[in-house]
Amino acid sequence: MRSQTSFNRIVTPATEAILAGVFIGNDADVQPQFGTVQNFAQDREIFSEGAGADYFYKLVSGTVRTCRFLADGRRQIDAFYVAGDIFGLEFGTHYGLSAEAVTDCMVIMYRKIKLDVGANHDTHLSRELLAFAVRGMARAQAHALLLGRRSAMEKMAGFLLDWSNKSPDRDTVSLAMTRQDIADYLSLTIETVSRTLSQLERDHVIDLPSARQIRLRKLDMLEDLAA
Amino acid sequence: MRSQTSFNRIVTPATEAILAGVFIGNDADVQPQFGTVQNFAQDREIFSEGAGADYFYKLVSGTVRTCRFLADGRRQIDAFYVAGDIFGLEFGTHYGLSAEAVTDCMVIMYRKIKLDVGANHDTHLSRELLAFAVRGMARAQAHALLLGRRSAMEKMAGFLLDWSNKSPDRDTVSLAMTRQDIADYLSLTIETVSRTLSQLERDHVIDLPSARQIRLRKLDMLEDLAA
DNA sequence: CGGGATTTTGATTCCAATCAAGTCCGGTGG
DNA sequence: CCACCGGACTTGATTGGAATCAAAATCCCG
Repeated sequence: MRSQTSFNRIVTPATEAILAGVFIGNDADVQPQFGTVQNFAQDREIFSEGAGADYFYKLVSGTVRTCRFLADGRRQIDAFYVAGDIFGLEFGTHYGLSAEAVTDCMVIMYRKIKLDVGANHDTHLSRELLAFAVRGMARAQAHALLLGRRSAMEKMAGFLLDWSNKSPDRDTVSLAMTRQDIADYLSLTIETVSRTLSQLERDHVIDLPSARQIRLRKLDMLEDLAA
Repeated sequence: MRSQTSFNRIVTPATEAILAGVFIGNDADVQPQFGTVQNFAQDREIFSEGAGADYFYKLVSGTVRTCRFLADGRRQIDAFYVAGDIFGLEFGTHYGLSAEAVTDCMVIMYRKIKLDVGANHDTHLSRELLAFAVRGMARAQAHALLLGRRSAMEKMAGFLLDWSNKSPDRDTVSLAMTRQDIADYLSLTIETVSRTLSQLERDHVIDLPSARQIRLRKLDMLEDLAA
């Protein structure tokens, strides 16, 4: 469990107690040592860019996106999170991005501790935090590389392979998000996303039994396309 | 010192000893407790993608880029580092990117310790590491946002503002890197970088006394352009 | 000075965005 | 059960911004 490489479980039950409980005062309506369960309907905002980052979240079920909105309405999606992932753990005082429910979802909300205090007292905790930050850095770096100097086809192929790796079945990908979400993650338009997927289907690299269900027929060819 | 937000000094002299010395065996030709000073000429490779990540580096003087090369020769620059910055500290066993000297530069090279051992024994060290990872995550995330859904002008304005913030004088930026480096960082071509700068000069937003020396005449206008 | 690399400028092309219809699908109500 | 509605998705035509191709100007550095 401890050694797997996905975001899942980087905060173990033991650590959850430390993160959420040890340095917290009294709070009438929460159980600080376990966090608070909350549900969000599709497209509801979980927290918003610029708000005070007093809590972080662990996703129990569903899918979440973190994003930023530019002045003219353009939206950029920084990351998608799935069950088991931690998100919203800021090291500053305010959220740098908004978080929204891609699907109906359930989260556990934890009050944030003072990091410097915590880090002084518990090395296990600081290792969890370090693991979180390191994985976050790797993820953001990979995203930057996916966005830079890459054609629509290369971005799309990379995106499909990412989800393929997260999927229990390497060659079946179920997308929780809309074409618009994919477009905003890859910095493309919905039309280009759609055209690129259609092209892949014409080339027999994938099947599209339904819009959100994708069968990867030729993983090796996708790898080549991802450059 | 401890509270400043730049990358500088995140590894203090005291920590350098811990990072480099404490868990290291004997090594004839280095002074492990202080690291090894090395010089690299312009465009020399410091380490290469895929190589074993046994060392990390602190930049004493000059500028360094970390980058990746795609199969067809395209280059993507992930980050630039300046004096005081730490780079090449991988949490895996191999480097994920190459590092090259943008200018002649001097670095201190430290043998990497086993992180899990170190983290168990020294909370000060783990805080330094955490700070490094957190800043790295913020940097990579900002880069992804700079690359996504942004015009050439917006990217360029954002780039200039980044360097303006690092500069002692907010409205004078000295670029150590070539147009090609800028292009590979912003995912543009040298021609587009050049044209965009010329456009900014025509609009009296900047002056270009020389190619590498940029005077920012209207910071507020640059902020607007960065969107 | 001179010469090569770097940068700028110009002409053209091309990929993805935009504009504009359709089509499909899932849910709802008759 | 099926017709219909509305949102999501696909496809087509055209435009536009950055890439590419090409050449000139400039800057260094010996």
